[in-house]
Amino acid sequence: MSERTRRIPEATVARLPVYLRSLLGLAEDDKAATISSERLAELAGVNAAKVRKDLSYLGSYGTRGVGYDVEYLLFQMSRELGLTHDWPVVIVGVGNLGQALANYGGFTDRGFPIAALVDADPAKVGEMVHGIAVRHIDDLPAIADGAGIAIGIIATPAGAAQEVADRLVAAGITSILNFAPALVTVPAETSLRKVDLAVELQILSFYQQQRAGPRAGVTVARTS
Amino acid sequence: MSERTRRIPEATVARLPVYLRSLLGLAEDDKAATISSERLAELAGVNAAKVRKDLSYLGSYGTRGVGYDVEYLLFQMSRELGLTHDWPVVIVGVGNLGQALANYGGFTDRGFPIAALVDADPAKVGEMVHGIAVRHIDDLPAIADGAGIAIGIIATPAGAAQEVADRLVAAGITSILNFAPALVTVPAETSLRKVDLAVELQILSFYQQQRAGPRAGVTVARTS
DNA sequence: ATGTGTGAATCGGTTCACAGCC
DNA sequence: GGCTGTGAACCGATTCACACAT
Repeated sequence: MSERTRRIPEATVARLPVYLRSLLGLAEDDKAATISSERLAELAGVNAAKVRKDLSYLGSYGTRGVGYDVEYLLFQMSRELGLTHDWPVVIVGVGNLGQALANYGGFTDRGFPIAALVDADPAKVGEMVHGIAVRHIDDLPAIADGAGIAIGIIATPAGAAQEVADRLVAAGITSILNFAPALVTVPAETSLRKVDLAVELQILSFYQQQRAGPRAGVTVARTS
Repeated sequence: MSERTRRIPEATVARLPVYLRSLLGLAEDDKAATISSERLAELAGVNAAKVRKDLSYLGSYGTRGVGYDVEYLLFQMSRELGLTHDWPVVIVGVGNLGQALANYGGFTDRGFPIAALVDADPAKVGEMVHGIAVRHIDDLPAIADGAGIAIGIIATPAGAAQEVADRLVAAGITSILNFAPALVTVPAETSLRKVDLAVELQILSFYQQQRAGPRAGVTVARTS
C-alpha cells in the first residue's frame, strides 16, 4: 500500500491501541525482534487477517515469510496514534468519578497527564485532589490555553454535560471524553467519545436475561 | 414483524438503553402520551429510520400516523433489557477505580445494586467502602451464590484481570464488565464487555493528531 | 516453506424510499 | 396528511483465499 493512502478506517483506529498495548506487554521474556500477524492477533484477541489488514493501512511494514519488526511497529503505531508526546487533559467535575479518574494512575502513565481539574461548585474550588488544586470552570479558557490542553473529560452529572461540552469547545478543546450518562453534541471538528457505565450494564443485563430464557421466573432469575 | 422474530442485532441492543434513558428523561414537562420516531431520534442522537428499525425488532409497538405510546414503549424496553428486576453486582478490586465505582451512585440507582466488594489483598479485607465490608476474593463462590450475583465488574490492575475473570466464571457469574486494560477471554456462554479508558484517550489522540496535520510541530502540537 | 499484502466475497448494519395503516 | 414498518440499496468492515516476496 502506498504511502499516500491516508484514510484509516475507524474500526482499525480503535484497534491500534490494543495492538500497541499487546506489543508493549510482551516485554523482555519473549521479545523476539519480530512478530507474526498470527501471534499479534492472539495477544490482541482478534484474528490474523484483521491484524494484517489493519497494519497494512499504516503502510507495508511487514516482511513476507518473516513477520513484523516489533520495534519498528511500535514506533510507527505510536507515531500514528500521536503518542510521541503527551496530551495534557482536563477533568471537569470532581465528584466521585472525577476524583477517581484523577487518582487512577492509568492516564498519566500512558501519556495523558492530568493538567487541571475544574468544577462548577465554588465549594470545591481550591480543594486538592491528586496533588492538583481544583479550579473554577469559568477559568477554563485560561487553563486550557496555559496548559496546552487538548482533551477534556466530562465527569459531571448528566444534567451538566452539554453545558460543559459547550464550554470545553469554547475553550478551544477539540477532543472530549464523556462519562456523563447524557447525549452531548459537539461541532463536527470536535471528536467525542463516550463511556457510559449504565449502558454497559444494561447491555449485559439484556444478554443475561436472554440466557435465562424468556420465561425464567418473574422474581429473580437464578441459574444455580 | 411477528412475535417470533427473536434475534435483536447487537447494534440495536446497544442503543436500547439510550432510547430508554431518552424516554425517562422527557419526564413531566412535555410528557405527551405518544412520541414519534423523529422526536425519539433527536433525543437519542440517531436518525429516525434507525429508531424505527430498532423498535421494529421489539415488535410492532407503534401506531401509523401517530407514533409510539411512551409508557408502553418504556415497559417493553425495560422488559426486553431485563430491567424489571435488579441485578446485583460484585466489584472485584477496591483500588481507586473500584472504590469510585462503589461510591458512584449511578449503578445502584439504575437497578444494579452493589451486593459485594472483593479484593485479593488481605489488608483490604474488612475495610468499609460505601457501607460495604470488603471480602476476600476466595469467598467469591459463596458470595455470588448467597447474594444472587449475576454481574461481575473487574476493577483490578491489568495483570490480575484474567485470573479474576476465571474466578468470576468459576463462581457461576455469566456477565462481566472489564475495566482492566488487558485482554481477557471467557467461555462462549459468558458475556464480556470492556471499558478501556486508555484506549479511548488514544483514539482521541489519533484524531487530534490527525487534525493537527501530519507535520504540525514535532514538539507539541498547539492550535492556538 | 513461511507469512505478508490485498483483491474478492461476505456480512452486519445503516439509510432510503415507499407501501400500508391510522 | 402523517408516521410507522420494512423490503431494497448501500456502505463499512470482516473474512477468505491466494499471489507474491523472502
